[in-house]
Amino acid sequence: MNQPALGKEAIGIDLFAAGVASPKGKPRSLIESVMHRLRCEIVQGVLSAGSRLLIDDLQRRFDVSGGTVREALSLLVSDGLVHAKTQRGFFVAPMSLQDLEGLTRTRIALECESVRESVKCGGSEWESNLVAAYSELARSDEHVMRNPDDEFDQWEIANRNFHRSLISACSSDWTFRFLAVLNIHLERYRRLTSPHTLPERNVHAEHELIFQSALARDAEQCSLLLRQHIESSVSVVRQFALLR
Amino acid sequence: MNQPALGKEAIGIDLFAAGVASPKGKPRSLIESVMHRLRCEIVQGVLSAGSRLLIDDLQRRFDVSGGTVREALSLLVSDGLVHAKTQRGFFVAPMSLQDLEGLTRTRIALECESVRESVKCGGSEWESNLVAAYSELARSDEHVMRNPDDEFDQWEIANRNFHRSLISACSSDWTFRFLAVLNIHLERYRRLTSPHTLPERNVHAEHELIFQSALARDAEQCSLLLRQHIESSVSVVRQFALLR
DNA sequence: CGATTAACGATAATCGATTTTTTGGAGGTT
DNA sequence: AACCTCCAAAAAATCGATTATCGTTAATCG
Repeated sequence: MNQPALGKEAIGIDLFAAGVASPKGKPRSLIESVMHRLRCEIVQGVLSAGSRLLIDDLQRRFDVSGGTVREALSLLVSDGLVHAKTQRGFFVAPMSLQDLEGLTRTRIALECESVRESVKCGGSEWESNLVAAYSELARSDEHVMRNPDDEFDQWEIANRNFHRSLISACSSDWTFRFLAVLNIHLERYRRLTSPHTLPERNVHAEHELIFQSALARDAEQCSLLLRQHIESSVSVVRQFALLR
Repeated sequence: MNQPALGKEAIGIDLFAAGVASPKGKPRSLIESVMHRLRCEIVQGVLSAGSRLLIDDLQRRFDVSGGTVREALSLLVSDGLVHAKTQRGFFVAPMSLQDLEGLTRTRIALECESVRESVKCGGSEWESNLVAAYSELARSDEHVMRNPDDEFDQWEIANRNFHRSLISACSSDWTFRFLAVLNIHLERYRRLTSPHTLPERNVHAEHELIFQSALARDAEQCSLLLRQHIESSVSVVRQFALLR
C-alpha cells in the first residue's frame, strides 16, 4: 500500500539543521523560503521574543501574499518558535528564565538517556562519526575564540553535530526530533547571551571529557558529564539574569 | 515590554487534550474546527496511516476553501500527525513497529525522569490531584472492561490524566508538550490494536502499583514500574505484529 | 460620574480564481 | 526491454479581495 517512508524532503521541523545555518538546498517554494527566513530572524533575535507577527507587515516585507505568510507561520508553530492564537494572530515565542530551565531539564532527560544507550551499543561507524564530529568541533572551538562574531554560525553547526553524533548510535527519530526543537530554542538563548559571555567557560574542556568518556565506553560517566555540561550553560545565563 | 505569557487559548498543539476527546470549548475558527476534525480522523484511523491528504477532497468534505484546509494541515504538522512535502502535498503520518518503539523509548526517557522528580518534590496538592486522577482511572478501568467500545474515549482521558498527574509536580512545559505529542501518537496505536487485545493484560494492577509507590515516595521504584508499564504495552502490539 | 453600549479602525480569517509544479502516460528511439 | 521526451490532467502553491472578529474609543444613559 501507501507507505511514503517520510523522505528527507519533508518540511516542517527539519532534523538536519534547525537553527540559523541550514545545509538544506534552495527552498522549493515560497512558503518554505519565508518559513526559513522567519526562523532565522526569530532565532537571531531580529524579531524579538513575545512580539507580534503582523501578517500585513510580513507580507510587505517578504513580498508575498497574506496566505503564504500565514502558512509559513503555521508551519513554524511546529517547532514552537511561533505561537498562534485564534483570531488574534501569531506571536514570537516568548523567552524567560523559566522557559530556559524547562528547555534544559527536558534536554537533559532526553540526551542523557540517549547517550547512555549509544555509548553502550555504538558500533564502529558511530565511533568514527563521533571522532570526526569532535575534531571538527575542536577546530571550531579555537576559531570562535579568535573571532566570535564571524565563526559563531559555524560553531553552532559543529556543536550540534557533535551532540548529535554522541547519541546517534541508537536514538529514535522522535528523540532526534525533540532534541532538534530544543536545540533551536537553546540556540536562541545562546545568541542572546553570547555577547556577554565572551571569555566562555571552558566549554572545550567539557567537550573533550565527554568525548573521552564516550570512547572509553563509560556510559554512566559520559551521561553525568553531559548533564553537567548542559546544566552549566544555563547557569551562565542565570548569572547575567538577562531575562526578566 | 511585550510578554503575552502564552495563554491557554494558544492553538496548535494543545497540552490539555490532544487525542480524540477534547475538552476544549467550541472551535473559534474554521481552521481550528477542521484541524480538530482531521486530528480525530487520523487518530481513529479513519484516515489511514501514510495515505495522501488531498486538498480538494478535504475541501469538499468539510465544505471550506482550500486555503483553510492547507492551514489546518500545516498546524497539524506541529504534532507530527501530518507530514508536509514541498510541492507534493500532505500525508498522514505513517505507522510502523519501528516508529512505535521510538515513541515508546522517548516516552520512557521523558516520563520516567519526570516522575522521579515529581515523586521527590511533589507537595500535598500534587498528592491530592494524583489520588483523584487515580480513582477516576480505576472507575474507567472497570467500565472499559464491560463495554470496551463505548467507554474507550473516556478511558483514554482518564489514563492521560493519571499519567499527567503523576508528573505534574515539577515538570516543565516542554516535557508536557512532548509527552502530549507522544501520547496522541500512542493513542493512535492503541486504537489500532485495542480490538485485538480485549482481555487486556492487567493494566489496572500496573496502575495501582505505580500509584502506591508514588504515594509511598519511592521515586526509583515508581520510575521502574512506570518504565515496565510503558514497555509492556508495546510488547502487546509486537505480538500481534499488526504492523508491517 | 461611573458604567454600559455603539461605532470605528485594525487585523485576522476565509474564499475563489490564477499560476506553477508534479505526475503518469503515449509515443518514439537506442 | 530500457530509456528518453513531450503532453495533458491533477494537484499544490499563490494571490488579491471579501468578510468576520477583536479591542478601543466615543457616545449614551442612569
